[in-house]
Amino acid sequence: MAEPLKHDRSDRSDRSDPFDPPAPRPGGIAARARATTGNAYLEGLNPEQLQAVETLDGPVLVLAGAGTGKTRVLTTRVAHILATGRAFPSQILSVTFTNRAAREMKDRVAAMVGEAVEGMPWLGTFHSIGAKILRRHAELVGLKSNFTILDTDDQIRLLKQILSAADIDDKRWPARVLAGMIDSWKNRGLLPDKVPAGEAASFADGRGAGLYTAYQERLKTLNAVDFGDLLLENLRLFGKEPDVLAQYQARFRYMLVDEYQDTNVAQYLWLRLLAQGQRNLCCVGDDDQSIYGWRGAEVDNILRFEHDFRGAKVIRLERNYRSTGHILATASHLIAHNESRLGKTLRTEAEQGDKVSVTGAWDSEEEAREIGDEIETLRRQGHKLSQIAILVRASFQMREFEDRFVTLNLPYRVIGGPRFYERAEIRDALAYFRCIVSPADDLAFERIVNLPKRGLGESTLQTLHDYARAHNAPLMEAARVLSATEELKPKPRGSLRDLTLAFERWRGQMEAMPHTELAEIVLEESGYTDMWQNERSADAAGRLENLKELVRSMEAFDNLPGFLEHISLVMDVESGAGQDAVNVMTLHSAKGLEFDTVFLPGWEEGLLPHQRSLDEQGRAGLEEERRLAHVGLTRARHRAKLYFASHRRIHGMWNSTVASRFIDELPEANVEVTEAKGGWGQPASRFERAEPFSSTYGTPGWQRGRAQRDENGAKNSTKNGVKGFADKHQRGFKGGPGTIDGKVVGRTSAPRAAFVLGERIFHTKFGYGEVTEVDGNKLTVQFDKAGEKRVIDTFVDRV
DNA sequence: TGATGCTGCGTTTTT
DNA sequence: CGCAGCATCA
Repeated sequence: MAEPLKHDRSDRSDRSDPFDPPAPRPGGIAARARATTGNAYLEGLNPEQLQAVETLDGPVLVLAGAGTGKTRVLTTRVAHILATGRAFPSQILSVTFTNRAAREMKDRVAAMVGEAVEGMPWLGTFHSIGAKILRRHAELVGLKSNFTILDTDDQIRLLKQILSAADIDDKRWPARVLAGMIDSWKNRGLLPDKVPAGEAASFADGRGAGLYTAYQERLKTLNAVDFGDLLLENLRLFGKEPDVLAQYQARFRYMLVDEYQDTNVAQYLWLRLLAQGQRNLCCVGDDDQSIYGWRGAEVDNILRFEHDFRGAKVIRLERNYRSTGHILATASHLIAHNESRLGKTLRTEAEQGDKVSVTGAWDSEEEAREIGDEIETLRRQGHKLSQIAILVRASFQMREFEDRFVTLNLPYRVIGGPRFYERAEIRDALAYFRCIVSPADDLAFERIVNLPKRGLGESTLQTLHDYARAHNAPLMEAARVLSATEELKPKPRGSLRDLTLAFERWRGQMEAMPHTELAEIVLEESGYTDMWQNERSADAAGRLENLKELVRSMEAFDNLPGFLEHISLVMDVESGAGQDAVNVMTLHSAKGLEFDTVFLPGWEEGLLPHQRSLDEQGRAGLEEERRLAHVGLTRARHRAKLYFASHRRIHGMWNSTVASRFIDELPEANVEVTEAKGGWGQPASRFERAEPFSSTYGTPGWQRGRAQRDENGAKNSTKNGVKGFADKHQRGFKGGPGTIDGKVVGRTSAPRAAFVLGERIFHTKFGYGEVTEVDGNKLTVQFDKAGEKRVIDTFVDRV
């Protein structure tokens, strides 16, 4: 994944924005810090930060708002512990969620205390540390220390096998759904026997828990774990082996946790067990940035910290060093609408800067055009594109921007797309390597046994499975034995023999040659690279390139097993030459990043807040969406620009949309409502600059929109779903050529007479045309100018 | 065994 | 609308 971005308040000296003065550094305090301790690394910390660094004994919760220097606190705290000799590097447990965060922390600690971090073996992600502990004690939980870590793909394939073995219709009860349930159980620290009866019953007529059990058993036979197990098995280990637990409790004199608001129950339990030893647990987080509730994060963990860890000290970091005044005030005012929060008041000493802008566009295309234009202007003024980001709620929004940027010839990069390791060719190659390192890795074997095609089909594989089951042997072994018998037809038999011999040969070469060389040989001799070379599809070349990249990335490791361990936990490869390009990503992937200019399109009801969140999570969902909006705003250093469109194409059809309620929740004093320059002429009267809010929100269109929104919101009605999106009362909003500004075309709720074929109509976006097909409320229209389009009948008028 | 057609679905994503 | 995943057919 490309990762040219800076986080938090990392080095600011290379900031590119020529118009911005350097951000203020907290001054004065440094002197005090020096006087107190004489430690250079404490210089420049503000009093709260200093307190967070120096409060070493007992549980500490650092509530660190966006841009308040939390990473700095965390790294300085480590440096402080080391510098004051309170612990050796190997006695500090420091956990993060992502590899990116772990890497950053490692780098920054290293920069502060020199190379001592080489010796910080317990700095890493929850999963990598869980894996490390588990490998040391694997036998105690029924594994061997070289267990394989399955990813989601393997997990699903395994569950499919289990479902079919249990004779359950994969159609009615999809494996991915079961995988999701098992994940959520594991997230909550639930072993199969602890799963609440109701939940277990909700899958396959009550067989959910049984399937979970079967899955766990199968994992043990395969000597494999999934991601959830890395923690769950730790919990099981600590539960049944108090000695082992005590050993780690004694070891970890200091524990640090980043992004505590994202921890799930299993992680919480894990931390709590380990912290019971020394009780020196420091959790850093921000409840206002909790945006992963849907994947098991428990905001409660942070909300209840003081209760769970008695005597905990809570320190608030509220001085923001990132954003200008208007941006910070806007974000704070918005998030203040949430009820479930600990409450912080962010402040800054930075200048007010530009107001946050809110721009209404006619439709999502105009929105993209407008943003494209503004970016070009910024570029002309000398701003770096890499300091500009477009943050969207859902990835389908990205497409319009990509289209636009391609026509403008504006370099952009999409962050967080399909990831390197998820590509089929990478997973195939890894499966080959896994088969070499772990001959018993059945999942890997199955993946590549007939790839490239070797004439080994369903029936051959079935024979292998039968033998394997009967002799309790891995598939590889079954293949070796059976290829020496008359059991199989000559052709598959020959292929299998060749394959097993090849694997034995490669395994033999493992010691003799560098693993990168072996990797190349394997991909070559197996016919795998040939397979892609012979394929003349458009992306074959890219896949071959990816394979080379994979081999190249192996150079950083000592051997094949080491590489595989890394890849199963990290699975991302540094790439992206870091050229100057606009960053396009989702709000979720923007967490932890910052940019000079942030564009936030799509602030519409149903999209942000997302309808689905509202339907499924009610008020909690709304609050999480609001936090998402807050995260978006707080990514901006100097310019935050919000947009909403009145029409958006969703699933190929144009829907009328209403501005997000979050726009109503912004403080007038810090926001400026502007008008899109595009040609569709939002009537100026509605977007008066002088009195933006009164005039904007006073129009009939707005009021109806709001009325309808309230109606929908009050009930959290599921039935409305995306239909709430298609606002039939928005007709006064249209502003295409030939309409009268601001004129409201009244409409009753009575169904209108159906359109008939051949009828002439007018559409606010596409102009005049003729109906060629009617399908309920959907019309196919041959437009005079725009060609054939499918539209909704409420957007067209008879002429 | 491979290609083609149909159905269903459509938010966010790490490890 | 566009795609992914599956089923069916040649």
